[in-house]
Amino acid sequence: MAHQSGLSHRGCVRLVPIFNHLTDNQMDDIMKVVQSETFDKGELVYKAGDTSDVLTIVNKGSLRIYRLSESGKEQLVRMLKPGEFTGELALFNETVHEHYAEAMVKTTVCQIKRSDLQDLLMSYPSISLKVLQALSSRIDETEQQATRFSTESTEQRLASYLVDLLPPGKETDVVELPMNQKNLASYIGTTPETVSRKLKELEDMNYIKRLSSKKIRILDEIRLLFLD
Amino acid sequence: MAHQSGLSHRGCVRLVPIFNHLTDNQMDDIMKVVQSETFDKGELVYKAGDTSDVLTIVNKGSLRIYRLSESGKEQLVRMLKPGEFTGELALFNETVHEHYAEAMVKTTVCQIKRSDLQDLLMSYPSISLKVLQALSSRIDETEQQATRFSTESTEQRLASYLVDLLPPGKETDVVELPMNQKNLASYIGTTPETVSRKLKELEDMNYIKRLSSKKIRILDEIRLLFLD
DNA sequence: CGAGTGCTTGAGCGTACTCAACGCTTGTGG
DNA sequence: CCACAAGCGTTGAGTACGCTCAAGCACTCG
Repeated sequence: MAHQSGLSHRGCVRLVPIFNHLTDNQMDDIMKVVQSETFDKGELVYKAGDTSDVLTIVNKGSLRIYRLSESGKEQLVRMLKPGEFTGELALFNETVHEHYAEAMVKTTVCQIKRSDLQDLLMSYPSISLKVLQALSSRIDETEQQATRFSTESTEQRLASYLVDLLPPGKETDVVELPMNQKNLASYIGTTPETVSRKLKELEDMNYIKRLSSKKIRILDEIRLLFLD
Repeated sequence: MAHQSGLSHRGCVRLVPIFNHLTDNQMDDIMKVVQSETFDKGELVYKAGDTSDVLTIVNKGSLRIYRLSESGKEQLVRMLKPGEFTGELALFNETVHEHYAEAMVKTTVCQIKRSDLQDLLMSYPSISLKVLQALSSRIDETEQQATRFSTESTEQRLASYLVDLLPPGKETDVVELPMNQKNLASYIGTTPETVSRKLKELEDMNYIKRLSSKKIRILDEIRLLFLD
């Protein structure tokens, strides 16, 4: 089972965008209410129906967040890397959430309880602004995702996903898939078979070049965004 | 064009969930920075690429928020009724947004400028908490929408949508479609033809009964949620 | 009354899913 | 060291869901 520790992971909290602007004194306040915990691969940090009321920040490792639809099929919502957080729905919504969070590898997280976080937000309004920014970015991404589901072909969604993996600076045209094809299929709303077939098609059309199972070179970013 | 007015629409702001807990004195501060504006049917309150940096609250009428995908197809994101707001992406995100907001009928809105709102949030942290709550609910809804797109059939999405229209209290089993079938199709990610056909199928199976073009009686809520 | 809009119904077709088998890699135990 | 199982990715065949295009019908409004 998950191993709990009272250690203060100052470094962990420091690298979270919503806290990185604070002074040392303010950080001290926060570290008082942070709990660190470690989960083994495959363990669930929380699951649908939990009354979990903590904000969970990934320190080391990665979490896989997914939902189940009414009919029981799962969809990967996102993968969390160090510095990213989850649990805001349980924090601000009284309703039962439908999220599952599973450790992909051995993962260490920092957690802050609902009541403690609300105290922090009331004391330091600037944190709220940071959280608001993070949440509105998430809305934007999620809406874009929904729009792609509803208006784009599977092939186009896969192509757009690959382009999104390119870093903004464009120092390279090689992307690395952060998950296997089963999870990728779940994320873009298709099946592993179709992912395999479409990757092959994109390669046949010389839009991409597969370097290894996870590494892909983007050959024609523009045409990937506007497949015909 | 839009008609601008300096009138204080206290009632408008009062009914917004994020402000309804404030004292009269606090409300006075807010009313100082609120601008009222009216748009005729079909006018755009803002469009993709705008540097608009205002929070827009619907006072009277309704707004249709939609996005365009990379390939140019539009998807209805949501309809705004009085008391609901939009523009948070432009407020907290520096990036260009891809939203369009169109008045469905003659519509009056209240607007607050980015800088003014940020001052308010810093002065009254409790408002931030309300906004955080509203945004996290929106994330939940949008994620659910995305999950349905990626895992459910068109028929199931339509059925789930109808059930969602039922009020929580369940005092009635008659729902009223808040939009025409063209917009409904755009919202659930299909075509008007398919909406028409699927509604007919659901009626043939005795899951629903169409009372008029917009009014529908839900006959079997459970089976609508779990179509086979 | 005609024009415009929204909804319905039909026919044909293509995309992507399901089911199934096979190859490849990796890790485990005999 | 090899055998085998397990997981992942690939490929094939068949099918069906939902889209496109097109025409017809109902209702509203000027």
